[in-house]
Amino acid sequence: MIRDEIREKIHAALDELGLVESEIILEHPADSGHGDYATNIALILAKRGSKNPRELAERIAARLQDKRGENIRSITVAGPGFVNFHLTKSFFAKNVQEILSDIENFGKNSLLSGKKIMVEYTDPNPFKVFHIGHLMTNTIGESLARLFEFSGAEVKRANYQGDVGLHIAKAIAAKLRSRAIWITAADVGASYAQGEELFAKESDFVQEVNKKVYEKSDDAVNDAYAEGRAISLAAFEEMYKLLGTKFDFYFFESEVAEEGKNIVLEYLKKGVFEKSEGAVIFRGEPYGFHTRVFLTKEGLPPYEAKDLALAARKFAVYPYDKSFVITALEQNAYYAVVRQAMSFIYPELAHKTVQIGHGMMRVASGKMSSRKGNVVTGESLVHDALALAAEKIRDEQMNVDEKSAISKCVGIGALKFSILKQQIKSDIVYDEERSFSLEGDSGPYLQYAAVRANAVRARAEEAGLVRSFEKKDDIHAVERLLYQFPEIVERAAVEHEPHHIATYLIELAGSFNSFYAAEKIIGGGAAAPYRLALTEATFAVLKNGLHLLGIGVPGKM
RNA sequence: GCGCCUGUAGCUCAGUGGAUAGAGCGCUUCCCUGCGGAGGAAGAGGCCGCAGGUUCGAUUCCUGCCAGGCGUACCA
Repeated sequence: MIRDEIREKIHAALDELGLVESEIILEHPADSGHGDYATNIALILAKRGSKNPRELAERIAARLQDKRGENIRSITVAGPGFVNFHLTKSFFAKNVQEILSDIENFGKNSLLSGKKIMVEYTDPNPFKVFHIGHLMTNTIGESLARLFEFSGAEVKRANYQGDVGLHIAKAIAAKLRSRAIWITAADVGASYAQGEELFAKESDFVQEVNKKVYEKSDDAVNDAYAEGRAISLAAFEEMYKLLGTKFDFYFFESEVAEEGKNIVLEYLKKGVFEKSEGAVIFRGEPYGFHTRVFLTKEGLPPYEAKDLALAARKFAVYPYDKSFVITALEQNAYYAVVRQAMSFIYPELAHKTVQIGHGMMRVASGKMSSRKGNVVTGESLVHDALALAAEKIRDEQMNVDEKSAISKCVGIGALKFSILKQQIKSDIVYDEERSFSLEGDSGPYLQYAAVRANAVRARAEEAGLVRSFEKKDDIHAVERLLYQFPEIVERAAVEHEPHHIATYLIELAGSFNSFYAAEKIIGGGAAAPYRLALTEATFAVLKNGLHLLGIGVPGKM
């Protein structure tokens, strides 16, 4: 990377000047007049040695002059003492060539090479609807998984689904009471909503069913269980397919419940847990957390106990170096306690486990309640997004299948982008009126720019225009962005923040659109062959970037 | 009460201790005889929640306060 090259040169210059080592920060100035890279190293060192920063910057810049090499055009001092680096035309042309020589790998890094990573995400619960929170977790988890892959890791995707627990007892209890017939996932979800009410009035009955589910002791309960589970899981599978996620491992609470209970009982004897008010608890207060129940007074294992067994089971099937668990922020405190307890049972696994919390998706029109009918389900949201995308297609000649495929790609793209364009920890306000944007900062905006670039490439081929890396024009903003892609990917992967990719792609697509509007590519005379190369490189980076967001590029739209 | 998170343009959000704080939506103007207008060019719109502190320099770091969200014992 050019960034590392510049950093090394600065290192060498500092050495020669006998200046103490300090972390060298290189940034891209907002104003390209200030160069392609700038460092504030003189300001920092001047502070430490109480020297004049501007003077120090001049000395460092002077030392750098003979180290410029072929990629750096000029090194100047500006402002309070910044050292600015301007890159050469040939650097940008070489970069375009590099992108096109290995399109699929452009943007990858080796930060995590050789590492085995498991990412658990989505985690919907059978018997409950797939709600917008699951959509959010899925979108974020998938993007993180891809970022880790781009960083060289071997990534396995895991989905942990709650097929036991009180929520199921609620749904089954309600079905038994109302003799509801279950055909679709919505039917099962409706029973769950009724079960919530039932639980408020007759919690004993629901608890009894809960015990039966756990013990598998009642035929009617067993039948309803099998039925509901199958319907829910099949519906979830449809959703994963639509969203473009393929899980390598499915874990179920039913598989880890017994084991979780045993672990807690074993470590109760060893003093990790203690008895309190009939339950088995872990006291988190000494570690700055709170106390949580690991076995209920009925002796049933709640989520806490199951998560302990889950960590071990995950490691048994895939000996990971890092295990990520993607959940909503509201589970941060919960997970902190589980991880603390885990550190006494499986210290090395606790060390390898990282929980990442994300914000919630809220509906602008009021608070959602799983009991009321005003829940926006994942399915309805996806459906709306697809319909919106379909409306926009104006091509009359397009057949139904093509139209459907495109609206899926674009609709899902709009949905995912609206989730990934901001920091994962902040909440998203979903406005049903305005729905998802298909214009401006949006997934379709990126897809459109990519489709357009690709259309130019196809046109050029017809016209017999052959690309070349001989640059005639001045340096364009597009080029100033293209070479930065690997740096952005690295940052997004390290910080676990896909929105860096999203922000970058918006900028890239914007500058390409400006370029496209201002310059003729085909028919651009002597400049045409390089402009074509630049267009192809832009398409490649947009495509790779969108891939990292879990968004596809349609053939046309 | 305590803990975690958040407060930037009318709205939704970017912003790595630095140079004139940026986008999109909405609003006001332009640009389809040119490779795809889901586009482009421009304009208006800011006590960066408030008050201190650290620093040559703070939207960014620290402290306090205000406002909102989430969590805080048998749900997940």
